[in-house]
Amino acid sequence: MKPVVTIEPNWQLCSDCAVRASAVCSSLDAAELREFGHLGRRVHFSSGQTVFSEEDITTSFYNLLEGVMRLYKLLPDGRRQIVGFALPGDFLRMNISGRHNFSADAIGAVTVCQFAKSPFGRFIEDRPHLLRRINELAIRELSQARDHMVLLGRRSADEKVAAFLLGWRERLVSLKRALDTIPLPMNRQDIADYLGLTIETVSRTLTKLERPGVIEIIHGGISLLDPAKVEALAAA
Amino acid sequence: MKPVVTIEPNWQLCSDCAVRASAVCSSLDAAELREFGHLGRRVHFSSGQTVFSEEDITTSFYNLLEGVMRLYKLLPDGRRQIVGFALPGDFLRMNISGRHNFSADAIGAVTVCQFAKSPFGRFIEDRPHLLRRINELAIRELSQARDHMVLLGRRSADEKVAAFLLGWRERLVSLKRALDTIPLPMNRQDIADYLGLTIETVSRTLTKLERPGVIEIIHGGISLLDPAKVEALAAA
DNA sequence: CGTGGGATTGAGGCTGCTCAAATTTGGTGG
DNA sequence: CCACCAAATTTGAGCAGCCTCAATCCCACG
Repeated sequence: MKPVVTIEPNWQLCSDCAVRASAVCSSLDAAELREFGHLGRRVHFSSGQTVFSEEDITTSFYNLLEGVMRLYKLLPDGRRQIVGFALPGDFLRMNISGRHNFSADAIGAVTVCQFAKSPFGRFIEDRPHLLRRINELAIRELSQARDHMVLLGRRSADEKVAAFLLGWRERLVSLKRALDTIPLPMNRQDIADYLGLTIETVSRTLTKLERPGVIEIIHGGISLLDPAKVEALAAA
Repeated sequence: MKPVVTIEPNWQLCSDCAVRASAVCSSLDAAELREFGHLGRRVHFSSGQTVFSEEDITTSFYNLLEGVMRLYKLLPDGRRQIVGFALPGDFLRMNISGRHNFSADAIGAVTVCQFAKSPFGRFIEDRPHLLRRINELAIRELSQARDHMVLLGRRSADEKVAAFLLGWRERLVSLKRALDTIPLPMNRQDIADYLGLTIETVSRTLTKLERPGVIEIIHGGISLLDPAKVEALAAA
């Protein structure tokens, strides 16, 4: 059930870490980075595994290195809202009470850099530049969260899907990848739970976009044949 | 249009500030507090005034001292999503690009403690305890934001209204006030835009709760006659 | 080549929206 | 104190968008 592979402490790996530039650690100098590296260990998860759960008292911070995760909350009756998708470089922290307030699953294979709570807390405690960096990331997340509230509360199904495609492409692009087609590692149900829709509505909406040739649905992704049209549909 | 009254720097007022214990400044000692007080000035806004706008490049941080504000985003066609209500002690910051990513209006009379960006930034720069405090507040906001996403994306109108009443009461209670009835300073449209509903649906839902005596609608507020029933409806 | 899970398509229904009117509330001035 | 007006709220009727339930399709995989 949990074939988790833990690799040795990765202090020697930090310097050429794939997310070095974008992650929390971007604010560290070489010496600090070495010390910091001792605190984290790389852990792998395979597709569908749960990295942590909402209700757990967790003892770790996570830095996503490779792969995609869905971050979600469940209602008692099973309804699910995906509050975000995590990409490499994203930092997942717990709140004051020592819990994440959401759960996280791997979508496809995932590698994280895991930090134990106490040593991590001690390390950042007196490093204002790191604290500022963490702050910066939190602010950005807050901003995204508020944008998503607008989407969930005030946009139609068509607008939601169009905005999702554009936003997801945007994130992948800023992750340096040149894209001809947009990969969609998450399944339709994930997209539906992210947009506050049902799987059928998502499917229908995509089909509706494909019919006039605005997008093309490919296995594992889509491509924007008419990006301008999609942007118009997203209605800013 | 902007009869804003600015009071002199309030360093002598900080020590007995109403939000001293809950706001950012709770992490400061006496000496720091005096210095900090020099940076802020108290500003008053009257009902309905806009404190800052989404698109403005703003130059200030705000600490809400008295009153209630609605924080919202607008779509180009005028649809509005209220992303939160600010209460005394809440801290409103801009993001890296120097903008708030939402607008803020006063609901009733409001007093804020306003800080200019640069001196504020310099003050917190090397104060890890303050940075940690700010972080803490950001994390809490993020947590609330995610809860609200669940509400917006996955709850029915009845559940939304019930959850709103409980959540609002909770916040007021934790602000020390004993409550017989729950004051609702915001109007129905505000509630609707907060919950992702129309004003008619909010009104109908409240009526539906009042008819069997679950709540009572009073001038400027409501009272929970049967809190257990409301909690059941919220389906937490 | 068969199997099964994900995705798509279809038909019909319900929740919440739209448009419109009635009612209540709050403010203002006589 | 009361009449009157504007604004907010409530109520009603009808409709539409999205959901529900169900069947079918499409691949990937054994």
